[in-house]
Amino acid sequence: MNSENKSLGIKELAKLAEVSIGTVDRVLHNRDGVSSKTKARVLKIVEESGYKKNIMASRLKLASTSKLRIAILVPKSKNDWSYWNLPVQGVDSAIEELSDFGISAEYIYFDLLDPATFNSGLNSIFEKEFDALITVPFFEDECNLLAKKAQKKNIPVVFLDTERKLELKSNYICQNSFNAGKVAGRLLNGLVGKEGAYFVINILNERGKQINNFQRERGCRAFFDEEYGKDEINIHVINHPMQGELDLSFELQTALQQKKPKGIFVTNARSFLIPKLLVENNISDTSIVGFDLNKRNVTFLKSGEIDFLINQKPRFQGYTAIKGLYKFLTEKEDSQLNCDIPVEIVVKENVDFYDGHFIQG
Amino acid sequence: MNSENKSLGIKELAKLAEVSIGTVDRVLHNRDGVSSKTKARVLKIVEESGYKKNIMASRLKLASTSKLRIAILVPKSKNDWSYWNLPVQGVDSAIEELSDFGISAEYIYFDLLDPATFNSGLNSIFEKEFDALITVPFFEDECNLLAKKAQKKNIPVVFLDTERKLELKSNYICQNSFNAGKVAGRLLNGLVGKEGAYFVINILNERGKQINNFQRERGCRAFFDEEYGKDEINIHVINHPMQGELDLSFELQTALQQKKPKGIFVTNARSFLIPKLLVENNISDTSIVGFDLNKRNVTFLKSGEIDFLINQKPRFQGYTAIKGLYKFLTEKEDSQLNCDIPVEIVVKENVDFYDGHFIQG
DNA sequence: AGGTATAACGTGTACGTTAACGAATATAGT
DNA sequence: ACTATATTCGTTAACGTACACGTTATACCT
Repeated sequence: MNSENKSLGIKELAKLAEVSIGTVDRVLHNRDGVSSKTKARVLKIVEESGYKKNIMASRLKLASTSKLRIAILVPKSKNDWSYWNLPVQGVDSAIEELSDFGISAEYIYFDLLDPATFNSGLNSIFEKEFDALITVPFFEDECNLLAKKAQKKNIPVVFLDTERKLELKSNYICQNSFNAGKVAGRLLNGLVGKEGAYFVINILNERGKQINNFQRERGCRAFFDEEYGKDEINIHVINHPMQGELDLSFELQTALQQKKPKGIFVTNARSFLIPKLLVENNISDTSIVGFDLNKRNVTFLKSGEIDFLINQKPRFQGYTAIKGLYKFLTEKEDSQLNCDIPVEIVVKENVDFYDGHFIQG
Repeated sequence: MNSENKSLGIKELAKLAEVSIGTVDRVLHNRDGVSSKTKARVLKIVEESGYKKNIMASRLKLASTSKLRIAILVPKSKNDWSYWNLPVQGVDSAIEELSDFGISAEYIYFDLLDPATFNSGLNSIFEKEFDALITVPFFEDECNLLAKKAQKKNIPVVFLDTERKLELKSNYICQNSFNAGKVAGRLLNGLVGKEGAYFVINILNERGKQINNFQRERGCRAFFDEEYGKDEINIHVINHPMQGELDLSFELQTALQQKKPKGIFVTNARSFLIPKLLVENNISDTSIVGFDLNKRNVTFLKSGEIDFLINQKPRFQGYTAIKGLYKFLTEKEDSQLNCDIPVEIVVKENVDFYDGHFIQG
């Protein structure tokens, strides 16, 4: 490696290798039409000089002829403040930043309840010959197929939101849910202490997403096991299916009544349902930890009825995915296609900083 | 505003205005040599078309002739793991990312204890005609002078780490210390509850930086005032000057002995000094909140002797400053020169995510 | 009128990379 | 030996912007 920052270009390389820039170009893009001897010679020079292509010049040329097209396959948003708008916002602003560089995004939506819509979305994407794909791994079989097809066609895929083990190694930009659960455990334990009933409430409304719920539950349990010894702390788990808006099972009601929870960990974004429940059941002094900075959660955080929220930084996920794909597509550098989103702890006093600044939010 | 993304360029503008690209160029850079009539006409077209210069092409051309040079004036680091290496690391990686775009950084160091070294650094910077300056506002008078001089020379300045009110409006990329103090208050209160002695320990070792300490103290007090009513909670404040490594004042020792603190907020990075103190004085069940992810702090966080650390994201500050300045210098867009760094809450279970990923750290 | 100064505008080249085009050389087939 | 066809390589024109330089037109002076 030569450490000079003279940033020599293809022209100097050509002079050094005593060939024309055309030949150097062919070697760099390993197109054919160059003899093995000269190819070796050029490659040696390239190595020794530590050549790095000038991205500006490259993209300037390429943007005119072939734009990079990225497909985004995400769940249909029901309304403007739906969670799935957030990664899309992040994608949008990354695209905006990179607009000069000849990159564009196209959205395709599917129905969370219907794998068939996911599949048909996929098909149209593969037909249209996109350069990359961003999506969420909610349907296992479909995603395994997707991964294979993408590998064959050699287009990179980035999964957001959830890390689901697939047959092929894939790229994930999401939070480690197990760790998030451990963090939640610590936060609750700090507020509640050793004594007092702990609840984990899995509100199960969307098939496929449950993977996160259970990982978080496991993480929370792991925290208490590590802190106090295995099964030393009893955690009452409630799996509460939910189709409509607010349909409280008998089980949940009676559990609340009998066990008087001191600490509740809601493993998804619907922790805002709990405060009302507690009031109705005459339970007080209960700490709540939940996920996501949706409107209702933030309202309760600010009123003190929810103690901590954990942010998955959905906008940042979308933003990072685009930036990573851009880097990969232009520089073959895949280091940014995988990323552990930090478990961001949000309280009343710092929540405001997370609403405005999407890059960090 | 035209919302088409055809991204028309100077050439199309020229055609629309029925002039040559040279004239359009002159108008865009408002150089003279163009009549007021045609200038107006061109400007109208520019407005209507929503023209945005192609940054790639622009920088490609400019990088050859004139590189953007940014000066970084920061405190001398005593060793490799000094705090001041962190913003520098962030600067470095932003520079690395932008290296193709013709931007370079040059470091100048000063002695935190000696304003004269800050001044001489400044002078050499102004002599060398840099395009921008990143520094820290530790010396008030000197920074007021700096701001005026920079304004006269029309070079942008970004202050990191600390928001100090100067005579001229300036750019800051730093955490809101008052808010950070409020967050610390909430965290401690969650662990300790209403009863129990609260301590705020200001370990004052570096002149100029004390501004952050006191803002954090004020924030912490504000939290308790808001939560329980004004002065309802008594907070014992200890201002502890410190020159050498570990020099415990009589005051601190006796205060600890007499009041048996349940919650300690250390308003700077030296919270790692406290656990040993507590052991020596036979005090247990005390919660500690401190700042910064330095080695010793993190060690105690992992061992459970420190409960929470607040991250100022120093690397991110440096990174953001360069990116913001680049955007400003190339696009006259100053929105990213001011930035509130979120108050990031770190516990044992999520600390590992903050060490590796500098962009977020 | 002839000359010169200056304002107003157009032209050309470069930045580094890409890729089409064509020229040169080599190989094969008759 | 003479085409025909590959193989290997050099040349050149873009991409959009920046700016030096050249060109024209107008005004002003003697």
